[in-house]
This record gives sequence, C-alpha cells and structure tokens, in this order.
Amino acid sequence: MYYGLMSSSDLSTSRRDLHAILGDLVFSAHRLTRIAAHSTSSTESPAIWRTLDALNTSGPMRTGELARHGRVSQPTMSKIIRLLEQRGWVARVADPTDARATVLELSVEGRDALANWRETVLTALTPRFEALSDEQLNTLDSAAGILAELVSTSGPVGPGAPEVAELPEEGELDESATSGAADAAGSGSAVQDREAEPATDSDSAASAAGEARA
Amino acid sequence: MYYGLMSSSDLSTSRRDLHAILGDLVFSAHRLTRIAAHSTSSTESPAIWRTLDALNTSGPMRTGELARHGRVSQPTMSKIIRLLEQRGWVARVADPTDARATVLELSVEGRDALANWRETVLTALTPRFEALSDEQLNTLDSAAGILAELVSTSGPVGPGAPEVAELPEEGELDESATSGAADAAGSGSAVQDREAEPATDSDSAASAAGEARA
DNA sequence: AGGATTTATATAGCTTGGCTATGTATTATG
DNA sequence: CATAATACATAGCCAAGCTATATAAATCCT
Repeated sequence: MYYGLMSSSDLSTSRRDLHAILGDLVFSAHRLTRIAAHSTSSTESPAIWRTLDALNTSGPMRTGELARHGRVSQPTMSKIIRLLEQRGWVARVADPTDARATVLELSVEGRDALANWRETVLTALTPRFEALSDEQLNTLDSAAGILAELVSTSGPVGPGAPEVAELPEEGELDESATSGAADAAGSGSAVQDREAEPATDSDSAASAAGEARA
Repeated sequence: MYYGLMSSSDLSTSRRDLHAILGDLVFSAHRLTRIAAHSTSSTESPAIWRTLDALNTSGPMRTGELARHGRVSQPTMSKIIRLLEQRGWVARVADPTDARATVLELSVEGRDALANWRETVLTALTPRFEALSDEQLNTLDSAAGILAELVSTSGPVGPGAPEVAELPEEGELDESATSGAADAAGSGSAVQDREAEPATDSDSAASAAGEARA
C-alpha cells in the first residue's frame, strides 16, 4: 500500500520534472491545509477566520473587495459579514465617498478572536515541525517565501508564459472551507495592531486583491 | 496597503522563529490549494477527485477506509461513492471475506477521468512556476519532500513532542471542498496503472489511512 | 438638468458537501 | 444461540457557495 506517496524526496538532488514537483507540492500543501483546518475545535466556520484575517492583513475594506480577496462571490461575503457583525467582530462604517459602499472594520474583539484562533492553530501544528533540522527548516522557510510570492500574484504573467487554462471567469468549483484555517494562520506573523488606511477607491482596489480575479 | 504580507522571504537567511515560518507556510499552502481548486472548469466536486485519487493511490478500498482516508464521515463517503458510481468511475465488488463490506474499485473510465483532470490542474499551475530558477525549484522540491513526510503521519509523534491540541475525535470543522483539487493533483506523479491489493482487513486498515484519525 | 447605465450591496432560492442519528444486515462473542 | 459489535446505507439537517434579481447611489451622456 501507499504507492505514489513516497513523494520523491529521494530524488531531490536532481532537478526533477516541473510537473512532478508541482504535483508533490500541491499534494502536500493541500494536506497541510486540511490538517490545519482540523487542528482547532473552533465551531466557527473557516470563512469567518479567512475574512477576519483579510481585514487584519489589509485593513478596512468594502464588501466587494473582501469578496474578491477571499475568492468568494459578493453575496457569499455578505453572508459572512452578517455573521461577523453578529459576533461583534467587525463594524460597518460609512464610506464618505460612496454612499452605496459598506466599509468593514475589524473590531478589537475581532482582532483578539483572530489572534487567539491563530495561536491555537499554529500551536497545534508546531509539534509536527519541531523535529526538523535547521537545514530542513531553512528549506521550508525559503520555500515559503518563494511560494508566497508565486501565490500572491494573479497568474503566470511571465513574458513567455502561455496563458494555458487561465483562471476562468468568476466562481468556479465550489472550493468551500478548509482553507480558512490556512489563510488566517498565515500572513507572516502575529495579528497586526496598527490601523490601515481604508481602501476608499472602489473597485480599482481590485489590483490590491491580487489574484482574486483572472 | 498589504501589511504583514511581505512574507519574510527577505529574512530567509537567518533561521526565523518556527511560528513565523509555519505561518507563512500554511498561508502559502492554503493559497496554492485554493488556486489549484479554482484552476479547472470541471463541474465535478472536489470530493469526487479527492476520492478517485485515494483509490488510484492506495488501490481498492472499502467505504469506511475511504472515508477515513478522506477525513470525511462514513455517510458522506457513501454519498460520494454514489456519485462516482453514477458516472461509472468506480465499481463495487464484493468482499469475499465479509458480506457487509463494499470494496470500491477504480474503473478504467475513472482512471482516465482522474488523469485528465489532474493534467488540467497541473497545466494550469505550471505557468506560475516556470519563471523560477533552478535553485528555487530545487528548494521547492526539497520542501515538498519534507512536507510530504510531515503531513503523511498522524501527528507530532516525536519523542519530546508534546501532544498539544491533538486532532480531536472525529469530525471537526466542516473543512469541505477546495482541497479536492490538491489531493488529486498530488500523489507524486501520474495516475498509477498497477493494481493494488485490496485492504481486506476491516478497520485495522486504519493504520494505512494514516493521520485520518488522531 | 435628467434619464440611462453602471456599480455596490443585499436578498431570495437552490445546490451540495458534511454531519449526526438510525436502520439493517452480518460477523464476532460469550 | 442470543447479544454485541461492525459495515454500510438512509434520512434529515445545517452551512457555505453560487446565480439571479432587487435596490440605491454614483456616473455618463445628451
């Protein structure tokens, strides 16, 4: 049993086929994400944390921006926001420049809740990594950096990069939860404490949302 | 804007705090998983691919084993299996040793469907990685290997590893979809072609399911 | 100015994955 | 054998996603 799972670390010396590396990487990334999601007994949905993290990381945002950031539809984000409001974790503030918009702001309670939750996830995950050597940790560290960059852009974008199977239009697979865990747990280090300028410009802010669209 | 997001690649030379590395890693892993999940226009649910991948990777399995493998409840797996059956991607075979059991076997069509889908995902992802240097790719490769191992075990397990927040009992967060993409896309390389011994022993096979339980 | 258009959210309604609780057949036990 | 434990399947419920649509406000274009 367990066939294709000896994921090639055995071949790591020679540069393997990109496809193979990618396969391993995606597999492990997925697995890690699932484990992270499972590691807390929080009854809150991943979507909650994902959204709080976005607000914490990028500062106050409008509903639409949040939706793109989290790769969910606008109606879905509206739902999530309602939940966050009920818990007192975000506050709606009026956008002086546009009466249609709703700017969401993380509340102190929200920030605390996020910090607690994140701490829980990371603590649960830490034991798995403690046995690693310094060298291995450095490798993971570097990889994390490389990945973070790759993953924060809208796509291939490279010069000769063919636009194969570009991210379609909008919604796609359901691609629901799990995730949340990862998202919120990430973002570099701890829960930010400084305030951020609200992204007042409407959709032009889509650029900041990065890969949110295609 | 974009505060805590300059995920530390800038500090990669010095060994950073484990928590920080983990945060970045989880964040990126999650992001990658989401992108992978979004990268195909397949209308099939992630759960479908996740399950097909499990069968392809570990060979014929019973419903219960599949459930544990995929970290879903048995009833949920029953549902998924029904879908797979409708599409003709798996076949039920009787287990000679236990009339209660249902052993699921990947059909040729199922294998093909999985291969196609996986190819699509990886192809969609490839452009993002093509601009990387050989060194960077090697780093990712090594990291994938390290991660694959960490992520395939049931937990910290290390000698001095405290059992902090171990995976609780059974179901936890919903941790639904997204995932599927990753799972199926992973598993080392291509779609396996050899047959695998069906895990005839009932639940003792849980060991093979690895971290499925706590 | 003033109507037509576009944009930002919110709501409604549906689908789907997941879960718990249960039922049924089968194997294991005492 | 009768009882307990297992392996699945079903039923019923909930949550998160999505599309379609409604509403209000900002923009555009005569």
